[in-house]
Amino acid sequence: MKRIDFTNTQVASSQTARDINRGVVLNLIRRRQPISRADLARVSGLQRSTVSLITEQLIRERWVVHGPIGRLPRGRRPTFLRLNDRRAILVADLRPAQTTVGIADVNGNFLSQETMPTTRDPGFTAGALAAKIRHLMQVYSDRVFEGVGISIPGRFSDVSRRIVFAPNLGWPEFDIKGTIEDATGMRVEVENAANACVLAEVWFGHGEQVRDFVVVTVSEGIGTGVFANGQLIRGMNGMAGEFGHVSLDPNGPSCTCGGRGCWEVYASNRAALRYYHESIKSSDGLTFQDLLVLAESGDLLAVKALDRMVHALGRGMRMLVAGLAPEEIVVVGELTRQWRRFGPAIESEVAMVLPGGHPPHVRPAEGILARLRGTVALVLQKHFGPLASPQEFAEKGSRQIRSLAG
Amino acid sequence: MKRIDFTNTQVASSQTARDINRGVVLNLIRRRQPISRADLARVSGLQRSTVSLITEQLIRERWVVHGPIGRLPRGRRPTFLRLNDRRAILVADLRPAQTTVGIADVNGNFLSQETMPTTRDPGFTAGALAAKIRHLMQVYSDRVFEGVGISIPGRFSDVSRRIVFAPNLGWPEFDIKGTIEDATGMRVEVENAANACVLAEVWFGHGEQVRDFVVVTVSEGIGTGVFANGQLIRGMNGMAGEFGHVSLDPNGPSCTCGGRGCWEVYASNRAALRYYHESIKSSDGLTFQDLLVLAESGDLLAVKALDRMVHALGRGMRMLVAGLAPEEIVVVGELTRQWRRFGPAIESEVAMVLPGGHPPHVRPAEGILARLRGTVALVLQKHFGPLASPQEFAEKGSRQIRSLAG
DNA sequence: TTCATTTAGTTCTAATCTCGCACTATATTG
DNA sequence: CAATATAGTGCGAGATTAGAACTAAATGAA
Repeated sequence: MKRIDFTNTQVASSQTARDINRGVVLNLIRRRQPISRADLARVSGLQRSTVSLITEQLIRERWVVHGPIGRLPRGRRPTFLRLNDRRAILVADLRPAQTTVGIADVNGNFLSQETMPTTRDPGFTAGALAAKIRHLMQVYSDRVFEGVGISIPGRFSDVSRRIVFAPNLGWPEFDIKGTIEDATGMRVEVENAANACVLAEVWFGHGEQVRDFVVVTVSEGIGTGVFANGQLIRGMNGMAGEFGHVSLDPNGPSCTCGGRGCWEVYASNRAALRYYHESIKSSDGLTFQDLLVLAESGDLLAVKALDRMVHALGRGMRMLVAGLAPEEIVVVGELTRQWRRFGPAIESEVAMVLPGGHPPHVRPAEGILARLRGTVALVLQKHFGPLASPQEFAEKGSRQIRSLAG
Repeated sequence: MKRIDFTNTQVASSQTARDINRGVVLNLIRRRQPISRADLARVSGLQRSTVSLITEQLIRERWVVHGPIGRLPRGRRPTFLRLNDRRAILVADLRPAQTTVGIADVNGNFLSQETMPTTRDPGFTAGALAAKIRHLMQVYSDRVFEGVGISIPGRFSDVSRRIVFAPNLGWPEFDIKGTIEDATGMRVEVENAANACVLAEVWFGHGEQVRDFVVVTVSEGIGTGVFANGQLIRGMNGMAGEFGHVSLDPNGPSCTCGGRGCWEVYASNRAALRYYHESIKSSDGLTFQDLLVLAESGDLLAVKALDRMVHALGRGMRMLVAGLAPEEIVVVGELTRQWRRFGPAIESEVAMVLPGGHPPHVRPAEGILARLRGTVALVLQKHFGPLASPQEFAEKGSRQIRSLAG
């Protein structure tokens, strides 16, 4: 009979267990380094012998190296393991005004970091970026490069290989991935800035694993990165997360996206400046930075403008809370520098939740660091496997049923 | 040293591969039954020998039975396999006005289905429901019962074991799970109605697997069920999906949830009735059903009221499209009965998407069927494992790296 | 009728992987 | 120096899949 269509559901082979456990052990080493094999066995629940085999493989693969020898009150001393920090990742954070380029090790520590202006010409900017990357590769030629990660204030379509939506960048559709790949010979990964922040939180964040949180980036516009069920939500074409362009008022001011009254029209840095300029009835070349300083120094109109912005920020966050029920909202942006002023205001806005729901914890994060580290994670994630292990299903299967069937 | 904290990341044992492949094969049989072992091997990519072992296990477990013998132009005839439809699931759909109780086989086919009134008294209603279920268990005593699944117009907290948010039901917090479990001796699963519809689509929907879609239920209120990255998004405490209670206008009419200007205040059946009553300046005891009939028969004010409702529906859906980028929006509710009127109107509202984005496909689904089938899936899912297999990580791991490490 | 051909399904062996126990290595303490 | 404790390795058993060989059962041509 005809060849049946090859759905070829992803099945498990005899090596699947190793692939899963390798990822578990590698991520445990990343998280808890330096750590001994014995501790890895205790923490993971795997046998010591199994851990030995897996770590041997990881050392062969050059992801892990031997660290110092430990010291215990009794018994043989443990050999600590840690990640091989000779492997480096080239990273860039593309923003409307300036681009940050850097090089980091697998732990998200930066060896070097510098900035360059972002111009209106995509080709020129990409060329300059590629030159900086090539230079870094020469300076750090003793390292092994894993790839290039770039965060952008917009969306990159893997299908058309183009930046397809970046209203605050003002670029026409452009293939940044191919351009940099051709110029550097490295594999390039491109991701939205808010999504990069999500990855950074998951990979390098402290504390226990949160399965549901949202990152809200506040700058020229508003971006959101959604982490739900222990996964980064990407949506069709990777377009998920544009809550900043949800219209709060169909008759509101027009937005860079072409719509009207979008959330970011009311709650971005740009919005606060607009509020301020409206109140002083002029529009000098103030920056958001200036506005923060004015508010700090007691300018009541500046305070009022920022209050309006925060109020709008909270209103939009209530949308996220109702729809996604996150445990946590992470705020990124210049406004986090005055978190003492904004934090409680946002918290109180978000506290108004549905009966039965719990308000999320709201906390700030440092933007550039998060975005750059996120791109490190972006490049590494295919080698490290999933972090929030999606194998909750194992164990659930046959066992109970077998007893049921007798 | 101190016992290290037992994070005990989920690791893979030697049986994990079997657990995964068992789920794959079982779901392939469910989807494509009747199907031969040989075809299962072709479709899954597993070896015929492996398929034989797994199907043998599934037959032992009584999930699968032999079906008829096939017929081919040449060669030995295949033995078809199919699910054992002697296993039955008891299901209920709790709605503000009435409750539907039924019994279904593992294929989501209903053996029996009846309705009863829903009263304001949770205890009384639950008692009546339990009585109906016990009766069904007697009538179908030749079946094996897998459990009870209940869909509710609200949220059930697994922590407090209570219905914690069901504004359109008007019940105080109530433990429906424990009540029915005690009365029937069966395991009970409770899930939000919109989420149940999501499960029904994923389990029993036709067509290829969509990884991102949203179900919007439109009746007394508006509920949303979010399926993203191939998973049902549940959020903290299972509260995700209350986009119906996102405020579109902070000064709008008050909502049953305690807020103001929620999406459902503008786009639910109730909203359309309010629009109509406002336009005729009276409030007789019209139902939404009546309004549909009036519009059908050419009542311009009824048409106008429904248009306003659909417009608001579209506005809220644009929020979902911007934030989640679904491939598809599935609409459930009485309005689907006049889909020829509403469908194109909704489509055109939703068509206004961000540059770079694609408007989702919008289609109707039958509500009661979807909710009841969703609870069937709810009860079965722990035995059948994940449907959209989250093992994309396998293969990605060691192989390339090994070559890289030399 | 007989036999080549084809397809379905089973059996058997090799390879992979985890588990659990035994064993080795190495430290402290009395 | 012996007892004890802890880290790490070695090895056989059991589970599982892959792949080849084999059996079963059908068709159709010689």
